[in-house]
Parts: sequence; C-alpha cells; structure tokens
Amino acid sequence: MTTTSLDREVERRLRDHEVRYTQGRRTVVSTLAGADGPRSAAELHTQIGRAVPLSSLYRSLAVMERAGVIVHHFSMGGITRFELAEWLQGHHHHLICINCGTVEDLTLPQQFEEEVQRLVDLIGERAAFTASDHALEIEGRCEECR
Amino acid sequence: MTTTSLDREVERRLRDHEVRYTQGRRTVVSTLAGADGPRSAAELHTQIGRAVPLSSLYRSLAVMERAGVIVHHFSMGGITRFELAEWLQGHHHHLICINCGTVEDLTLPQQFEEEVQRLVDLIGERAAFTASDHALEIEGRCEECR
DNA sequence: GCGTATAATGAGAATCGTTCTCATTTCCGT
DNA sequence: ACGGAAATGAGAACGATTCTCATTATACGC
Repeated sequence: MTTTSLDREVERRLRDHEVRYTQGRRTVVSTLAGADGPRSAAELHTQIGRAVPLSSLYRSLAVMERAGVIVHHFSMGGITRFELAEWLQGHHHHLICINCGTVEDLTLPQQFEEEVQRLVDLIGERAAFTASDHALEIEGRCEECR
Repeated sequence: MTTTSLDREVERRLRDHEVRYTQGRRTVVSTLAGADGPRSAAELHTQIGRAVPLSSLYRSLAVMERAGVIVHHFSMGGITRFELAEWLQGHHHHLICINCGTVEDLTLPQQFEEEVQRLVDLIGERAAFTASDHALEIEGRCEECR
C-alpha cells in the first residue's frame, strides 16, 4: 500500500469515528508504516522526537486504536508495542528475539497461512472458545543477536 | 506428571542451580501446577495469601525462571503471567480472551502440533532468524465473556 | 548436633511504563 | 469570524515490578 493511499484510508476511517487526523497523528502513522515490526511508545518517541510529546503519543495511539487503525501487543519487559491494523498492512506473524526483544513482522507463504487458519478454525469448533484472531509467535535470535 | 514427581524434578533442577526449594517456592510451584493457564504475580498472591509476600513472590519467580523451572509471557494490561516450563508441563498454546484477559492453555492434537512445528522449521530455514520456540496465540472470547 | 557461609525473606522505597488531569490551543462546520 | 468539540502539552498520578537492606532460614562440613 502506498503511503498516500494508506493516508487516505486512515483519514477516512478516522473521520468515520469522528477522530481528527492531525499532523502529529500523521507522523505516528507514517512512522509505523515505515517500521518492519511493532514499535513501543518509547521507540516511536525517540524516532519522532519532540514533535509529538509522550503523553500525546500515548493518547493518539489509544484513540487510533479505538478507531481500528492501530493494534498493540504486549512484549518483553512489560512494554507495549504498536503497529498498523491488519486491514492496513496485511495479516502477518511475529519473530521475537529472546535476546534483545525486537519484534519483526513475518508474512507466511499463502499455503502455510491457509494451514494455520485451518488449525485455528478447527480449534474454534471447540465449544468453549470463540476465536477471532490468531498469531504465530516465533521466538529465537535475530540476526544481530545470533 | 504427579505433584510429587514434579516436586522431585523441580527440586533437582533447582539444586543444580544452587537455588533452594523453600516452603514458599513449593507453594508457588504447586499453585502454578494446579492452574489451567499462566498466572500473574497478583493472581498468585491473591490465591496464596500472605504466606508469600509480593516482593518474595516476584523474587522467587525470577530465580526459578533463571533455573529454567518457570517461564513468563507478557499479556493484556502490561501484566506478566507465569507458568511452569514446558519440560514440566508439556508443550502447549494459548487461548487469550480479548475481553477479560485470561489466558487458557491449549494442547493441540499431535497431528496439528506436527504441522505447526513443520511451519516453524520451514521458517527457521530463512537465514535471518534462528527459531528456538513458538506459540500459537489465539485470541477470542472465553466461555464467560461470550 | 553446631557453627558458619550463603541464600532467602519481608517491608518499604524506588523505578519505569503508562494513564490521567486540566488549562490552553487547534480544528471544523456553520 | 464564531462556537463547540477534539487535541495538545506538561506534569502529576498510578500500578506493576524491581531494588535495598537488615533479619532469618537453610545446607554443609566438622
């Protein structure tokens, strides 16, 4: 998805939720769009700089998450990492480095993805749980921590 | 695994790491052994009561994790949940309730597990990442939050 | 059994990521 | 331009977790 069409998609979704797509939020979205995995508030703040103070950053992330633009995961060290929702950046899984904690996106070949989905569907047939989403979290060591 | 043989296994592993298996730690291990999913420090403390104060609880969990007896995951609300390591309680996946945040263990039928493992192995052949573990995290609604 | 070294304990302070508060500013439709 | 709603920014507050340190329990050699 090109940056401009992504921007249009986000803008529309936010407007539908009566949420303004301000300059700060555009910066956050484009930073996330340029990342190759989920980012913590601190990481985003470091990269973005004082243009978006931490309190605004957290608030914008929360607001955009409520509007379905952003999604978060809880990862190492009790920190929360954010990324664009799947309808914006596609379904994917995560490679988690057990050493440095970075998380990298992983898109499975379609055939594998179908198998994972089939497993989740089968599990969904268990009466006690209604599956709505899934993620294959693979732990190991990233290139730098090898 | 029966509680007594589990106790023996834990005792041996802790001794190998020069870690004492005290009464408080026995309580923590048996509480985790009786749980059907990972538990947070707060949940354990509520269940165990004042026999093991929070600071000791956290310390014991950390020490036993270093010895390979316990493992933790980060889940909703920035809280950490602990469970016995897989060599003590077997490989499994997690059903995560997106509403109340509880996490339930899920053991896949062997055939499915083999498929997941095969996917992970194939991914491991990608040069840039050395997979050591994996977990299929399935989000949805638990029985109570249906 | 006894003494000693070492690990564990417990209470509270400190830390750190995250959320909240509130006064001020910006945005958008009219 | 105007008025109301939403966003901002700085700092305080919060809550889970970790640290500190004086005290106590444990294991091991004698």
